[in-house]
Amino acid sequence: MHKYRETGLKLTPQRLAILDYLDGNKSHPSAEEIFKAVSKRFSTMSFATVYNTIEALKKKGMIFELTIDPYKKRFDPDTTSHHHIICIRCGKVSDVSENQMKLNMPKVSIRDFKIMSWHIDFHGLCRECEGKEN
Amino acid sequence: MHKYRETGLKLTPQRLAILDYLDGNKSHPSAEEIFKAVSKRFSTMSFATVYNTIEALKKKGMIFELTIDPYKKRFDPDTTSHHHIICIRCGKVSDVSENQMKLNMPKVSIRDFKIMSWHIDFHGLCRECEGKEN
DNA sequence: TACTTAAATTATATCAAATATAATTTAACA
DNA sequence: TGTTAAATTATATTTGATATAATTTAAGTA
Repeated sequence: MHKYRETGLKLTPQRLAILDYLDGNKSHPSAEEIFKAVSKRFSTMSFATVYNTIEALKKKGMIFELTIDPYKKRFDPDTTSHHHIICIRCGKVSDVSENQMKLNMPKVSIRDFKIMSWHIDFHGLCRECEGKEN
Repeated sequence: MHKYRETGLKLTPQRLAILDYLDGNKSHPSAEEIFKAVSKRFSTMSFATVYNTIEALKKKGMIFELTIDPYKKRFDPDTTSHHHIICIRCGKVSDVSENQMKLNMPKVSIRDFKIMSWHIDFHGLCRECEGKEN
């Protein structure tokens, strides 16, 4: 949490609550999920505060915005290199670490593009959904 | 285009215009871009028709919905296996074919997930944007 | 060729996610 | 303790996407 101190951002109780919620969080929450969680502590909590804080953290490189979900943005406080798998039935997003994959950094050379990062989306069925009918 | 005939969908002039716009299209257009293009021919064209047709084509597996752009959905009529690179400055999306990459199908085994497909998003700078200042 | 009908189109309304505005409050620092 | 830039808040607005219901039409059938 004290890495937040070094960012130059103001340490408001609301932001600390958001940081606390995000710290170690593996659920890839949307803005609404963050809002709901933090609203429990701050009844006056505003959506704008969530978006402001997300924006500030994004600029500082402390969270990543995920585009894996077509319905809404999701956020990931784990900024180490990893990938994601989303269940095509329930939408749950889980992490895929690079050492779970027998895969080298793809040696890609693409005309006219300077590659800076890459991310794999896996799609499939989680155990719960695979068990279910239909 | 005649593969469309086999889908059982009604061949309306509006749909044919959308199909014609999408055929061979490598620009990964959004619904709005499709709407704008087709509106030139059909002044009464409705957004709902674009979304209806997109939905019908998605169900038939004739286009893919891309989640690479955080602002909106984009659509890709190229349903062969390939990946994408998006310019972090201008947002342009280009194709990355698998034989441009020295990469095997990742041998991934993920606890509790049955993997059905995967897609790589590359992020970087296109030539035009790399040249520019800032 | 005309008739019938399910499907598609359209204008419009609505929804949901995200962002903008402006007044008020507050953390951080002198 | 006072000052101020930054953050919070309620609210309004924007944007992308979807839903509704009346109208039109493609496509099969008589």
